[in-house]
Amino acid sequence: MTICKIYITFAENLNNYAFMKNKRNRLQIISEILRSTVVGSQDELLKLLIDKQCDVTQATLSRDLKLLKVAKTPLSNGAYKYILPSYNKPLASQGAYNSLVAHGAILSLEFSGQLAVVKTKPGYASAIAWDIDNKANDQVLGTIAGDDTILVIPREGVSREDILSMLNIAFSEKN
Amino acid sequence: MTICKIYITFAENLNNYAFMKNKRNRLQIISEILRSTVVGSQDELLKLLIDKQCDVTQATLSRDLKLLKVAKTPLSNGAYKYILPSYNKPLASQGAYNSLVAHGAILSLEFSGQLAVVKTKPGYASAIAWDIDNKANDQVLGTIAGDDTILVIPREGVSREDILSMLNIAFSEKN
DNA sequence: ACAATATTTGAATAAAAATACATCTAATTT
DNA sequence: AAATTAGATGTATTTTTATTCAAATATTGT
Repeated sequence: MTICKIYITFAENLNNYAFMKNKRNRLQIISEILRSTVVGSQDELLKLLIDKQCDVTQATLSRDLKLLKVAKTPLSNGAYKYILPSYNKPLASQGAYNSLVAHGAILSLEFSGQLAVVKTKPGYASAIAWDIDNKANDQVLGTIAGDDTILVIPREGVSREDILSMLNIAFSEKN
Repeated sequence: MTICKIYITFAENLNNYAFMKNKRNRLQIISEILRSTVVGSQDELLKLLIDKQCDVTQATLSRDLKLLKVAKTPLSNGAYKYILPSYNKPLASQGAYNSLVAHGAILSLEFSGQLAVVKTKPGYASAIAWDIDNKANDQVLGTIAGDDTILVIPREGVSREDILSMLNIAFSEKN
């Protein structure tokens, strides 16, 4: 089995929110917002979504957040923040990661039992492994990188789909 | 990054909950419970605390959880769970690896299936892996070390506790 | 010890989030 | 295409969580 890098492309132009009406796109938008903004309540998020022509109710939002496994966590300043499971890291590393993927540095991803093996272009393994480590702490216990191969050890209970979506290779609504 | 290893020191007499009435001890008990139990609501936690002779109200609990920065996150099974922030994960140190752990070289140990993954400070992995290989031949089939991660493959029939006591690292459940 | 100050707490309440239920819409089957 | 089924959503409501306010408790300074 070889998994290729077809998917990644669609993450690009998420700007044109007006055309996005269905659930999947709404979830994408929510992810985007939560990744870039401190949101402390569903009502707050609701307003942000409506600003983006995305009309929903708090009920739907509650369901969406549950689907996305978004956690609500207290901040040091006394406020609260919703946190996405895999995007609670700085955007910087994420950007770096994305560009690596975009350039085809990741060649393939295969699973064996509970383990995943990522093949990269020669020399890229440690760099990408580092990114995976930092970005996917929730899903991944750890990585071991050679020169062009990374062994990814998922945490218990983390599905293959979780790993895939973590890598932005596929966006899955089912989890 | 500093991992906090405070807990175990006064984890001794956590049995005697009756004598613990003040805030600090309550927070400690809450941490303990959340580390070892799936708790989905404050009322649930409230009952667990009352079971332990720790009488509080939901209001106090809400404040405590905010103080501890405990996040509420959805689980795959549709339920919810309170999660302590990662730096609350206990990492204890005694015995052979004391110095390494004390110096923070070993950052964490977690299991996934039959495998164990040890995280170390960058560069330490091979050194520590070599030690494990040599000292734990009975329990361990082999190790694979990256730069800051060691994959430990236990022999068949070797329990997690065996590995833990081998490493003299106190058991720490993934929250 | 006493007063002054700050912290902790519970009761009541407000605010926020989750869900039951009905309805609508999209997909699938026949 | 009509019927059936599954999925998505809104409204209303319940459940859960955060906070206000006042009282109690602890802490500090004199």
